[in-house]
Amino acid sequence: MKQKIPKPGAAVRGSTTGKPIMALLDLMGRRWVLRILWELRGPPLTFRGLQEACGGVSPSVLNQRLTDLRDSALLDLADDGYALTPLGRELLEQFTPLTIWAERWAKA
Amino acid sequence: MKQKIPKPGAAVRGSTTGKPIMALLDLMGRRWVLRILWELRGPPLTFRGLQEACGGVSPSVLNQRLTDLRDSALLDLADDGYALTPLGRELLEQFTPLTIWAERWAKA
DNA sequence: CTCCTTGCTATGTTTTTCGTAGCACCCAAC
DNA sequence: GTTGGGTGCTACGAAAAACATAGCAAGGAG
Repeated sequence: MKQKIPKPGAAVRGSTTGKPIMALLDLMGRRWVLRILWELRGPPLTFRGLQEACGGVSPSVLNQRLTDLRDSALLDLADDGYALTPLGRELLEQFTPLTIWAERWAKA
Repeated sequence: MKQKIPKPGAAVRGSTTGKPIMALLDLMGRRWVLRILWELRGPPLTFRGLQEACGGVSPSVLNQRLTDLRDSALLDLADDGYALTPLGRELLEQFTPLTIWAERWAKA
């Protein structure tokens, strides 16, 4: 595991400024991160449930991403499965209008 | 180049539904895509200008991503450089609140 | 005990990304 | 006309990330 988890205040891939937005763009530019957040918009999911929701993503990558996201305080593992933290849910809400936008995009 | 460009209505990585949002999540989950959109929030940038703005990303990947984004009608190359299309600008606007969110995230 | 589900790890392979070098084109200066 | 600068972009080998598959360890139910 050579990949570092991007944190606001630290240098990330392609930026040494430490600006939070850069850390965020780095984190979200990793495969499955956006999708995972998206799939957790509803009720909590188990590891395998999440894996299935993401179309059978390999467990190694899934686990890596879950680690990333847990370290970033965006999700947590509770008794009933993985779920977004309040912070994570806030982030997801920023994306909700994307569904509507994507529909418009589909027409173009 | 074995990578397919995700299009709404077609199957993408991890989803066969053809739902636009899935194509969007696939596209944006690729390295540098979010960053490129972000760096083009201001005036148009040349290929090399964009490359520099992204912290020296390698030209091969940059070009691949530019192809992806042009095929997706999110940006275009004009006389004064690469710039977002109206559609791309719309998408970027969905992300603008992210800066504020990222600041809050940095504190947590 | 057996059976099933849980989260997750280990392994080897394939795909993506990377870094460097350099091509082809255009234009202005000399 | 050739040198020097810019442009967009490609080629190639090396490194890193993502992949598929198998399986482990723990817990709960019957």
